[in-house]
Amino acid sequence: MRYEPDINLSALHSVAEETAQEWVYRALRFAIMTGQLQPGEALTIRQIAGILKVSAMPVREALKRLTAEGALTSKTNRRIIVPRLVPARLAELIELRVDLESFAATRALPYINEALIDKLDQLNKKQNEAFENRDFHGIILGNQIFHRTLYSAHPHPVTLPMIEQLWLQIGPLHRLSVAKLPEHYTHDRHCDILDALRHHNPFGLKSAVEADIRESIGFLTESDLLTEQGERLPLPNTDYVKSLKS
Amino acid sequence: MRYEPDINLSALHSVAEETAQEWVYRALRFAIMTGQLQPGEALTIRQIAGILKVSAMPVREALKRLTAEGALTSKTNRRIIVPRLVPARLAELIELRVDLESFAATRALPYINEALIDKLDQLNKKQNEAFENRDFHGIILGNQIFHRTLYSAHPHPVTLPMIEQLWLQIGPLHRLSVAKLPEHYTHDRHCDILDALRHHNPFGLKSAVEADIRESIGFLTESDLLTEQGERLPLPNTDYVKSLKS
DNA sequence: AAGAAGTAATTGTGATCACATTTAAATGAA
DNA sequence: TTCATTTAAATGTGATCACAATTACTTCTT
Repeated sequence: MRYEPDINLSALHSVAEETAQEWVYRALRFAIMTGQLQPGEALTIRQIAGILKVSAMPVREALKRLTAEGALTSKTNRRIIVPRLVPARLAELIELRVDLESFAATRALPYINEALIDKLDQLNKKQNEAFENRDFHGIILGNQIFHRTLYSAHPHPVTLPMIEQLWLQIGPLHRLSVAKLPEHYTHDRHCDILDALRHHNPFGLKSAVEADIRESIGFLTESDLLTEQGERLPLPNTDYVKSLKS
Repeated sequence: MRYEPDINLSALHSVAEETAQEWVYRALRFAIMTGQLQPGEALTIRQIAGILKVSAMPVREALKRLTAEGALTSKTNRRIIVPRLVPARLAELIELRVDLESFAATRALPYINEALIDKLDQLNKKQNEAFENRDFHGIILGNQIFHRTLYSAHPHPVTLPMIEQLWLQIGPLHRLSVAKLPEHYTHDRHCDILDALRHHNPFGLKSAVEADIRESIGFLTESDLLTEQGERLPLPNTDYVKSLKS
């Protein structure tokens, strides 16, 4: 029998006034962001259409969009796969994240006020809870919300989408990084970021952001990237996600 | 009668083994890059399909891709237009270009050798010729090739596409900036870049790149951006383009 | 048992049609 | 002429079919 990958696209109910292709896009994007899709895995239009109970048309558009954003790769055979991150590419993605997110944080600093710091503090507490509960998706999403909230203090209509584009491209690795996270998570860099914000310290902010990024994925060794393309790791529980967007 | 915009999508013959949607994509991308499309102008699927003598399908995919790359904007009415650059957005695009291109240039510096400097020198001479001949497209394209060649000294599979994405988003303004260029073009910053490369001077390189970027578009005033949305400026001659890709 | 050759199924691309929504033109009254 | 209302045209989205290219499976040969 033909190999049938068990893609989990549960999650994310459709929203009113949303086109079908937008819904498919959100579902796939979320799956990639949270590391639910295996690197190297091929995504076919009809398969996804079947899972999501839509026709092929919206899936085509969604895949085209995700490919344009670098979240998926179009091979020369015209087949669309989840990209395999070779070590050099991961290294570049990390350097780019450091550069762009330092840029965004520095530009946001003048707009920081007490209320925002409180909000960030609260988000950080939530993420630490997720960490205690071994809630892998909660950790990933909480981290993203924290950074997005920080950078959004300054209106960033171009920069923020670009940063999220980088997150998206690293997404497939999250299954790995999160599994190894407990061994490396020694210091809460988000607290360092909050301290730097409180003291309006641009240099401290920059180095805290950089440390946070590097420690979250930088420890992935070359062998991780190579073996990761073999057998698939077990997926964390995703049921709670279904109640996200009602 | 209904208003019929005179979009010039001439150029860029189809290449063998290229799908129709790729060809449409290249044609539209080139038109945007070189400022042939008016900001605020609506692009309709059937209209472009008619001009390019293809069915609606490849155009749909190409527009979806360009929208995902930020080159076009999808309004809430689902209509796709060439984005209008409000001053704040242009300012952010410039800052991002400075940040990302400094990043790329700095990373490329260790890979610079004599042959590459010669090549860049040659490209710069070509561009100066284009400047003498008032060849607007030649200036724009020459400038892009110069920068792309420099950054490509270091393999940049992620950074370079991101930089080009920024160029694409600034594209619609080139009609303006090029028209005003002669008044502001005082110093050849590309020579400064070459000097910095020859002396392996990272700081000089960074500041030369920054100056080059700011001087090429930074002088556009707020009033330029506002009036630019009104009547359309005359287009430069585009005939020579047809012989680019045979 | 193992590899080569042939066959069947599946894939992305492109084309065309239907439809609800939006936009432009035409018509009306002041 | 000017503005509101009605009518007609055009638009993006989605669905379905056809087709050439690719992929997976089966069969045959050694």
